[in-house]
Amino acid sequence: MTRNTVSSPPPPASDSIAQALSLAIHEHRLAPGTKLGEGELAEIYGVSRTVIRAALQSLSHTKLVDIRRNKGASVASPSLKEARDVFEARELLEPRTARSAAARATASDIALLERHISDEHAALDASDPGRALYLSGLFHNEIARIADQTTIAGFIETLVARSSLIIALYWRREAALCEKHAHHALVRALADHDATQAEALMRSHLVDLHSALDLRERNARAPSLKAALSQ
Amino acid sequence: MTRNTVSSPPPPASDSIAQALSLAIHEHRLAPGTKLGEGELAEIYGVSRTVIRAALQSLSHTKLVDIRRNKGASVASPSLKEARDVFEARELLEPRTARSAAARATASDIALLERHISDEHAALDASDPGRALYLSGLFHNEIARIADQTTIAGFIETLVARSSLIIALYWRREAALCEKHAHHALVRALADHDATQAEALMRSHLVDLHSALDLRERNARAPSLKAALSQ
DNA sequence: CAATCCTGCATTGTATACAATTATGTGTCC
DNA sequence: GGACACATAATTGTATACAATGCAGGATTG
Repeated sequence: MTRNTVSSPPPPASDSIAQALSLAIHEHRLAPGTKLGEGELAEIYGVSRTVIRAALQSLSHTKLVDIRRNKGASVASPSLKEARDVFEARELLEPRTARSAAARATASDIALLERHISDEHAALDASDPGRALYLSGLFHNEIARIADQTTIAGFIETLVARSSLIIALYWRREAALCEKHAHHALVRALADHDATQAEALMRSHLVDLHSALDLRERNARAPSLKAALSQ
Repeated sequence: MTRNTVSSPPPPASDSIAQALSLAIHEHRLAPGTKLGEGELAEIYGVSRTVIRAALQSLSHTKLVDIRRNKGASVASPSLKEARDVFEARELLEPRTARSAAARATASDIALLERHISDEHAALDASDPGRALYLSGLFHNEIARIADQTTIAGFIETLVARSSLIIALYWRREAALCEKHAHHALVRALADHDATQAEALMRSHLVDLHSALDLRERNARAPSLKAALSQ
């Protein structure tokens, strides 16, 4: 039985708080660079700084939060290079994972994926793009889980989370509804156990996503300004 | 300059302690399943449990240490499935990374890799197989670093570390000097910028390593016994 | 004699207190 | 008026104190 995310009787453990913060970052309620003061968070969640520190350290291990000694924690703000790194990693891992998933997907897996898609569309209709993005990430995580490679699935989970930050920073408005049916087509390939097709679709889906970002070098004249402002 | 592992004037930060423990696990001085009591470690390193807890949590994120609520921390003891997962991940990531590294390796990179190899041989001659294993891991990490994909390099680092635990648990004595010249051949391919060859050599090297492990199912009759004893 | 419950000890989880570092705001000097 | 220096406040890092949980040993009872 999975423990519920935030229960009231026992004060929230550090894991719950980390998850809550992670969700807020996923949904773009916490923007990159936002300062995460320990005392402030301790008051919000009604726990001591000890617990907050554990949660923040946990998030820093997944690169969602940036901790600098004596300077505190803030929501991470991936550089251009980091952004490219993350997407290169995704393009290496996820197509292969989709291939494995196609061989193993069961009917209930497919049903769950379709539910994610419809939830995502519902969130979009409700003008909650943050939540839609989060659900879109869940979709990718779910495929990794289906592939039954726990280690790689864990990697993908952190990559998806970091992608959320990257999208917050580098998304181009011009790039429109990119993945309207990309996920649908992927699910169909998985349902058909068409491994090659699933791999190809995942690859092109990620390439689409990648190209919807503006990862060109900029501010060559004042490279330190942006870094200074972002904190 | 890398900060030394345990310095006296400033009390060792949690990172230093995590690194020291990680090294001890790498070198098989700490066996899988070993209990890591907070008080004991606090006394050893002359710091409070606060710092120890941070170090242990850090190690638990890389799966080197297993923390169970109210039960404390122990050196992780990967299951057969985890072991297979880790090596599947390595076989997916590292060949591609070696390919990238071949395109980028500089003369100083090659020199550093060769130094690692000779250090490794020196450790073997000094009958210090634990250190040799650690240096062998450094070799793999170094290649990932050369490829200049920080994210993937980070993944590989954790995979290499976990491999050390897996080797401690599942190494077959029969499997003899597996990689005597595997690393040498790999370095040569990198020096020649022969990407295809580097990728192939890395792949076969990992397959060799994988097949030198005994990852067959066992104890089908009493599956819980081993788990019970390992803690 | 075996199984069970109870008690005491050891260890971990959390909160608080203190120390160290950084950030801020004010006053002075040029 | 601007820049530097110092004092003060706020925040983080570490240690310690207390609470809660788990473990072990022994007594009790059937």
